[in-house]
Amino acid sequence: MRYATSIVWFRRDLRLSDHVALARAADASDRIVCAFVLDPELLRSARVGAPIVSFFFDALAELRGALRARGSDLAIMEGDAASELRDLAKRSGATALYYNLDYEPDASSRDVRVAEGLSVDGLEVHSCVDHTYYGAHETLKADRTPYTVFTPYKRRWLERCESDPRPPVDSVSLARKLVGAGALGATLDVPEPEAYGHRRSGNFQKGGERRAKRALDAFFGNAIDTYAERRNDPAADGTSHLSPHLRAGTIGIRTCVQAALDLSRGGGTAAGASARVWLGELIWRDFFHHILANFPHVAHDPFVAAAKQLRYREPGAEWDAWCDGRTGYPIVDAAMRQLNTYGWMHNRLRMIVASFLTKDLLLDYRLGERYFEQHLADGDLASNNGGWQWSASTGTDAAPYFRVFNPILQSEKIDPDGAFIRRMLPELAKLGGKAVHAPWTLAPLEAEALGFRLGRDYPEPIVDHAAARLRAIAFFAPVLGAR
DNA sequence: TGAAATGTTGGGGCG
DNA sequence: ACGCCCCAACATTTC
Repeated sequence: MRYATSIVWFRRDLRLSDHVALARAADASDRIVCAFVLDPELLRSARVGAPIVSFFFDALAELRGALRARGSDLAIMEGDAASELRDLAKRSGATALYYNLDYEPDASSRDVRVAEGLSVDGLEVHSCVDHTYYGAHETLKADRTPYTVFTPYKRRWLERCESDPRPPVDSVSLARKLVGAGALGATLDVPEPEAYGHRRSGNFQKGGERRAKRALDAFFGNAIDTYAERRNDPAADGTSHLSPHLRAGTIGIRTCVQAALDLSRGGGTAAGASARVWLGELIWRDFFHHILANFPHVAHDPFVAAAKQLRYREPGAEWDAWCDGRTGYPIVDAAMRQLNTYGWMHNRLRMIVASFLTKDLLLDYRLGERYFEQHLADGDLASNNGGWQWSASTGTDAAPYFRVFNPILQSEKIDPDGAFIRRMLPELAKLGGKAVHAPWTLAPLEAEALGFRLGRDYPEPIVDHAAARLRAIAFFAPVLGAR
């Protein structure tokens, strides 16, 4: 099938390189119209926050700039996607629409409405697998049902990668088919986050395709050598910082996977081992998208049906303390301070604060999930929900309910000299030795010498972990125990 | 990608 | 030399 003009509808794929819908549209069409539709309802909803919106608008602005540099433009509209795209199709004479699949339930139902609306007008609609390496319905067990356990899923994924690799697609050179800027009609400016009630901060990671490429190059040029051994050290922070880029689509997953595969074939080197560990994280991402697409109920309910019976405690002062980083457990508070300040949190710390919320405080994991969506630049429904349900022991292949992180031991393990805690919590900077992990253990004489008083300079712990652990096990056992 | 409780082993101090 | 005890170190079980 050939089309004179096709629309490429950008969503969470704000880039020109390694863009499947763009490459396929260009193959089949003489001219390409690039479009984006702002959804004010989503932008004002509790499902996003300032870090994500800022990052996304950075990326949108750069995408527009890149298209303008090629003599074209991005048609930015606002409102209902179905009607806006129908209007654009009429204006531009397009007879086909291309977009990349989005597995979030709200997005899929919107896309169905868009496809129905456009087909009434005679347009052909093509959806492409792009956001994940393999489509969420492509990796199935021998009996054609979806995997629900990560390890066999990963094995199958890696096997498939040998026979059916998906190298990055060439979408940039085909971009010369882009229509001239004049052909698009009216288009909006890229908004500021403030237009939707979000305040931008200089501490947030900035979006855009060039920054994504630089982040990938920096990671593979340096941190990857020690990633396997240092990835759990929040002070060193040897992680890739690509997650917000993968979330907004300022880098393609195939580009990332190929970089990891190329290096992992480097045999027994430290970098090769690191590349394989990092690839495992990308496979976790595919896995959680696969879970969301095949079991969409996880978006609002536990994966494990029995867990619906859990009666979580009501959020109150302890919930507020968790959000603000005032729990009295330094590693938890330092992590939350990092999240609230930078719109990002080290992955290892996410597990610690999630265990604390769901096990020590017995609060609903969905509260934490929502908070992360609002405060993380990479808050992505599939991965975020997967991570929370893993921690809360309600998910597929989740941590067993009796696995309760000890925030002090975790702190001593991942931040042995307290460098991260001291950086994020200056009020504890002067505490020496092990007390930085547990300020209430500081000897009274020493505390006095330092001028440090618990309850004044730093909160007392809001729960006793040993007691909270026993309470958590008793809470979960009747529902999730021996089934 | 947990932590605590309980069990086992073996080296060394000591009478 | 021997048996006993202590306990660190490691392994296994349990939540």
